[in-house]
Amino acid sequence: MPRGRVATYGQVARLAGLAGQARIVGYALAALPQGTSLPWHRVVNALGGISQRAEGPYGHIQRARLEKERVSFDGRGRIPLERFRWRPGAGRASL
DNA sequence: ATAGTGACTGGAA
DNA sequence: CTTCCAGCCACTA
Repeated sequence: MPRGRVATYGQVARLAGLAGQARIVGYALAALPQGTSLPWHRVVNALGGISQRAEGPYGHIQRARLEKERVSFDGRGRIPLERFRWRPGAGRASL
């Protein structure tokens, strides 16, 4: 997962061999400690937006981090997945 | 052991 | 385009 690229829960789940179990990915991320080195902020829902649980400071932090990663949001607070979706193997195709 | 909930997804209306 | 319904598995009570 390089910077400036995001992945959906479903995508991560599939890559983890958990096809269809996106919720488990979300649950796993929810259980992550604060000081984790995992790029949890690059994981978004299928709409390319920040998910519910992030109603606290996390949503703001995640969005801020993504913007800092050159990831842009649209007027509805959603990311154009067509443009920022991480393609394993395709790598640096658009950047 | 069952029942309910959850950082979700995809198809149908 | 948006909203609703069903499926999926792990964790908690």
